[in-house]
Amino acid sequence: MKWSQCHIYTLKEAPADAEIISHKLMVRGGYLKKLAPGIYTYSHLLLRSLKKFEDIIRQELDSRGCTEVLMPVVHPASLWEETGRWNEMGAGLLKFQNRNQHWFCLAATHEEAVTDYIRHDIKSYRDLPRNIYQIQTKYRDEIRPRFGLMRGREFIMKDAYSFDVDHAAALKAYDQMYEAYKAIFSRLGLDFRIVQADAGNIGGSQTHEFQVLAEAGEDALLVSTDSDFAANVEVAPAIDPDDVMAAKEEMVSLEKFSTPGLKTIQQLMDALKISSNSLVKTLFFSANEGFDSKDKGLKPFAVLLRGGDEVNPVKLKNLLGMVNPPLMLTDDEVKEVTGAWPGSCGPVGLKIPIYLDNGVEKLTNFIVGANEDGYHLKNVNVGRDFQATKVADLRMAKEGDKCPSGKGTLKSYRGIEVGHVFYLGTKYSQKMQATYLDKNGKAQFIEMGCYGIGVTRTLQAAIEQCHDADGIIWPKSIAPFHVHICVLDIKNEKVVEIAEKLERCFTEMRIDVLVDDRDERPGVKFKDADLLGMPIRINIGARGVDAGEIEVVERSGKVVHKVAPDKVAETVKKILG
RNA sequence: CGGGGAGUAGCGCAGUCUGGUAGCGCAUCUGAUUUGGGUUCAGAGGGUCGCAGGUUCGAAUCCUGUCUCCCCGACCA
Repeated sequence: MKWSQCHIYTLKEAPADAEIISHKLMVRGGYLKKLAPGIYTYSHLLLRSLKKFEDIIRQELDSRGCTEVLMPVVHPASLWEETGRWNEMGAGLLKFQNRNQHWFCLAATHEEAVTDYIRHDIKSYRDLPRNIYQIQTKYRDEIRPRFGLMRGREFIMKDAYSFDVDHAAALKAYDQMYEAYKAIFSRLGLDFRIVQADAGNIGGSQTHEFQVLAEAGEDALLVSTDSDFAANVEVAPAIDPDDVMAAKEEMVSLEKFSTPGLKTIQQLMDALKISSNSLVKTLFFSANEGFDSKDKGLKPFAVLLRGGDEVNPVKLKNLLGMVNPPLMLTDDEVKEVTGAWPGSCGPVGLKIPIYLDNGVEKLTNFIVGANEDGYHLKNVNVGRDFQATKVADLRMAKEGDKCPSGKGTLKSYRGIEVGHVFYLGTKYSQKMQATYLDKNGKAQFIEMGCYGIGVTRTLQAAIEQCHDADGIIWPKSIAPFHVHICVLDIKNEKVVEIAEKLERCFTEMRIDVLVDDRDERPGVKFKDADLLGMPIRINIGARGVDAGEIEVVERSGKVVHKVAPDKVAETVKKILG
């Protein structure tokens, strides 16, 4: 394809609203254009990458017996009311009314739609298993879209849903998709990790995330140095390194002391010359969403952590069996519950449930707020001075913690979540009455799993991982074009003739080729070629043609091969593998 | 929703404090020049300064209101 027909416009400067490198490069290369926050037009170049990625997905899924369909983007409210998610999903679901004042939403996901689709057809165990997928635009009304395609409101997703007769069969389907995803992301050539994760409000029990490693990633990961263990920090168990284990001391008597103006852990550490492990902080949350201090039905509770630890809201949520993580109380609400402002609060004398992080359990004679402004208590001990409602692992695991496998320690990474596999069980089939008759003629709920790949997000993750100072370096498998021909002397007939011959040759070989046929100086073309990032660049200019050699340049590492015109195709084929 | 920042030409920005005919770079168009890493020169076109009120002889600039965008947080299968 000729550049002049392709509607490609590059920018020297990145737009001011792009923050991370992949977003900047995509905008500079003209791959992406914003229409509204989180809503983008994908240019022809990006569309080519999208299609290639989609084809990789199709190949891997089709070969594993999955079936592609295409479901609606607009769903009636009644469908989502069946599972209760019309309300549960909150504002993330974009809702609107049609001309008859009937409510609809834009599909944020398709568990309901696909379950509705199959429940009318699947009647017998003989109809199972099934695995149905689609590649389609999703809409989620994200509170804050950011970083281009990393977190868009409108984006393309591959979502698959498995239907099986029982738990064992469903786990087999899960494992199969796990392997499929591994194959898909491996074919892209990306550095990724498969991590344990929280199931979130989609429900279900077993789940893994596929994370492309990148500093700009939104997720924090902990990966073992010496075992296969890898987890999203949201669910990683926190196990102290050996040297943190404090020796138990004899309990001594409780004592109140004055700490005027000392509110933060850091201030107390500095003023009292003690370590964070002598301090215990008390955080306050509400188990009710929309906590209102005037509402008598509120259920505030306290969480105790060592001074150096951070609370893990997902662990709290799971401990309490909540749908969403609990909300922190405001300062005013804390004052109302404890009688003191945050910074002077503690567990002694509180009449609300107290959840204790298991790190605190090891401590003796520690310091907490006295629930009286400007005072703290020292020599506080669990059991003697206050009772814990429950002891659990409620803190964030961190780098250096012991690996739960027992081997090695945890190292932290940032990741971009590009894929997610869930075992759902019968959560949706029960609510939507999706059943089949087993061999005994008895109705059973269908076991489900769901599996997503963020298609557009993956492309950006690839760029985030594959670029250099000059621009994008596309993995060969998803590059918009394999070859980028720079015609350096567009007015030289011999040069143009060779370029066109090569273009025809590549087209016959099914190698995608972009020909920069603009009347521009070589420097401009080189800069643009580096920016756009095709794996191979071919320079055809009068100088080379006269010398009987043409430059074939590998984008990655800028390796230059000088070859005779009739050897160019062969060389390219070799490089592409 | 809380905190911060910003709306001036397609893109990147200055001008606003201290009111006085709207500027620069890139891009675009014309003509020369140059021709293997974003040539150089000359010229041209393009903006109701986010929007609405107000103050003033006069507002991009001051006042009031409002909308939008970006960043951090909360949120997020």
